[in-house]
Amino acid sequence: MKVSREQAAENRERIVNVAAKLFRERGFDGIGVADIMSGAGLTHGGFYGHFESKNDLAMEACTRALDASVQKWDTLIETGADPLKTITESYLSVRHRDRPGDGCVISALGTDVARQDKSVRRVVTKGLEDLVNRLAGLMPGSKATKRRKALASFAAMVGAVSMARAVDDPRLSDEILQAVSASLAADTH
Amino acid sequence: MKVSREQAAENRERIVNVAAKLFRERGFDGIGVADIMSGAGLTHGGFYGHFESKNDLAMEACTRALDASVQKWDTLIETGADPLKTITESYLSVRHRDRPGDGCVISALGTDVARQDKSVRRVVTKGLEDLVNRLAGLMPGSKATKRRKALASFAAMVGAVSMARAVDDPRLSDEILQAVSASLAADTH
DNA sequence: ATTATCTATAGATCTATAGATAATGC
DNA sequence: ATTATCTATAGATCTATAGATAATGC
Repeated sequence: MKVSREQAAENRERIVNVAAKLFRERGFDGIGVADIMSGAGLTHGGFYGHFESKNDLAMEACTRALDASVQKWDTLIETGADPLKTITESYLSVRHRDRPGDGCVISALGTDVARQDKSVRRVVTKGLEDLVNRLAGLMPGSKATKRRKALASFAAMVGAVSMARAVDDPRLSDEILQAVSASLAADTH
Repeated sequence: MKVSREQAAENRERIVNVAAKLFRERGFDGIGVADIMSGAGLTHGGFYGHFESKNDLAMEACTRALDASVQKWDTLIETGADPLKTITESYLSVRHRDRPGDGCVISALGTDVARQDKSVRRVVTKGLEDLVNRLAGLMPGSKATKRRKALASFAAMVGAVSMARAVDDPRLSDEILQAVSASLAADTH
């Protein structure tokens, strides 16, 4: 039953990745430890050899997912001709809306995070700051203006994707994404 | 043990009101039928005489909370000199952020709604349309512009309140509300 | 010998139901 | 007689733990 240290470390990585996806898809309370472990190809009893608690895993999973978002934005910033437009269009895309498990934690778990333990809220705050800082670097104006525009744009993006996922009407869902996309383009150019 | 029909109807109302508050405060999965009934001063066994399921109650509770938001906006529209400013400042207030149980369903349960049954998503979509229509009526421009600005502004408001509740840093939380408030004021005047 | 994982289970929840109780409303 | 509410519980699920197992790593 035992595996090598290297294999155990890989297993741990896989648990975090599976959790990061399933939490975003189903919410913190919508998925249990047993199903996460099963998703990683392990039995649930082994979970507590890797993590102290489900909350600990939630922290790690959010950290990993947010780091991935920051890294994605950094890649988009380096490669794109109009990085701000590239980021907002990627964030407000139908693809992002339809794949919450691979997307931004803030728009997938925003209202759930507010009810989580302080430890989870802390790592999410850190990730949010990182993303906003990337956005601010792309905004025009003074330092204060950059910051303000970045916060306002990110709020609109997060609200748009959350709402686009919540509504039952596909036409309205598309319309929300497009309205915010147009609004941000007008505001920052 | 039995009460009058009138009293039973009052009890039902109270269950919906308590649920509307507790769902917004703790999420759909964060509060059980027993605690909702206890909050209404009843035992949990009586619940199924009033509702078919917890999901049914979630529908009614969301409908009631969203109707209250629409009514509040209508009152603000009638009384204020600058209704658009009045609504956005009320929505983006510290008071609204700190009292999710009495506030807007979309910013309290946005990401949770996406994972609920179709019936709940339907009533939330209806409430969202009602609110957006009120906002659109206050926007400048053509009909299409009004609609687009209303959707974009509401997305920013929802994202701002959700994020302001999620973050762990009070200064950042205040800053988010103020940044979106300033952005909306600049955009619509 | 150590330890990563497994099986099995404790103990606490949660939704929903069954049947008893007692006050209403005919 | 009807019915709103209560007590009690079934059945499912969830987090966490205990102890067994078997492969690694000294």
